[in-house]
Amino acid sequence: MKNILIVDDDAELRANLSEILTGKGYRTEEASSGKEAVERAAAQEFDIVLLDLMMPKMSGMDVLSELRKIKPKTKIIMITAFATVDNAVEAIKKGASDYISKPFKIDELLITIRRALEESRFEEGIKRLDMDYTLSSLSNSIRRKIIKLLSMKDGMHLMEIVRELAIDDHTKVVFHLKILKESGIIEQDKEKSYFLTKEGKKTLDCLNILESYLSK
Amino acid sequence: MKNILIVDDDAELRANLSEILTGKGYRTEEASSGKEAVERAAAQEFDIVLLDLMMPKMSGMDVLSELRKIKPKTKIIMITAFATVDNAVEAIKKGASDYISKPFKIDELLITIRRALEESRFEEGIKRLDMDYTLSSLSNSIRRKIIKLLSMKDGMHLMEIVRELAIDDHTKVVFHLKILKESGIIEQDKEKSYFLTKEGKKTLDCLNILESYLSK
DNA sequence: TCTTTCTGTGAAATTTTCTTCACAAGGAAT
DNA sequence: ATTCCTTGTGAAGAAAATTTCACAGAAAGA
Repeated sequence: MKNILIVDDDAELRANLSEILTGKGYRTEEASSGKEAVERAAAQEFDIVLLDLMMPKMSGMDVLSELRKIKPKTKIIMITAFATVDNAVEAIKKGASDYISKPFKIDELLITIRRALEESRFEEGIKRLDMDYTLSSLSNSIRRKIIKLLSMKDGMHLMEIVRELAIDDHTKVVFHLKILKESGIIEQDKEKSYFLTKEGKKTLDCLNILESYLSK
Repeated sequence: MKNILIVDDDAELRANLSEILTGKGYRTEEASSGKEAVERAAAQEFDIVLLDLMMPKMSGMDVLSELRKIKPKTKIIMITAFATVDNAVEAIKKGASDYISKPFKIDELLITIRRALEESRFEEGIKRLDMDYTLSSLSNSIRRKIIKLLSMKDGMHLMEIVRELAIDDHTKVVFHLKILKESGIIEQDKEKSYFLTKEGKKTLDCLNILESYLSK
């Protein structure tokens, strides 16, 4: 049973949505203001928050920021009567999962909700293990350099990498390549050249995210 | 001197933009198709790519994905004649820096470009050092747990943390707290309670990003 | 063929990280 | 005052990560 918080100042719309979603097997709660939404979300776990952008006092955008801060795992779907590209852009940048505009077909909303839940299902479960592998690979700067190198030039040979890194002892590089291979970040083909696996590319993305994020 | 790649199938628009931007002190290049854009971007570093969404053959959205993959640092501004919220949402989700719609005022574009450059200036320079600290802090799972704990409950005392983590030797926790303190992720107030610094909150965000990212 | 380069292994040495333990000052509670 | 809990410090040891070195087979070039 998934918990959905409906945030809108229009009581009728809340009631409608609530009824429909309850009928579809979701558990719903309502909040009529941004402040109330934040309080409820802080007190209780929601899987999804349906958030109206236009509300008196605390704007939906502020609520979005606040919710993201206190509950980063909760998926937020922005809803608005006056959809503008700018608002949509801002909302997604701030971490909303999706953005739909009134009037919406109920099917459209249901699909959007399912999609968001799918996302969180993934994020939730499966692999907390990967985390350890990935982070311990990333914790070494030589390995980070190797990943970057391979992202720029797929299929490098050992000595190419060694020279590029300007490390004199090639076995040192072999050591790190082995670790990267064991964590599934890189692979080798028959010609012995190294390249990033799918996992490796994800890892690279992570690195980039981290870098850009840390310097903001 | 900043390099801008203008990607649009409309030659006249390209020429116009190019002239204006050159006049403003940017160096520009043009590409008339998605394919050409990707090739050029692969061959040369651009700071900004102005990318038309609607193009024959390879759609702007595909080009966006491709560019993000090969040049994650390049900022991409999507431009489109038929702005829709959906497109904007998709573009930003896929990593575009911004999204503007034709017809746009040239000032608007210039501001958008400056904003994007500002972003990359930040991401570029400043701190590659933080990276090492942060990643080595994150590489240990006890420390990750501490960060998560503190994110849920600011201002915990030593023994609170110790009990929450179910670790019997408190000095072990002290050890990790010290490391976190030294890397500037946490601090203590006069009452000895620990809390996340601003840096620490960023680090937490990183962790969340990584987690959600790794399980996709 | 002979030499050189590339790709690696395995063991030992070193460094770094983490854990454990002995101890102690300060405050609160009895 | 005595006892208990909290918050540490510092040294020592254990474990893990990294580096260095000696060596070797396979492939490539001369």
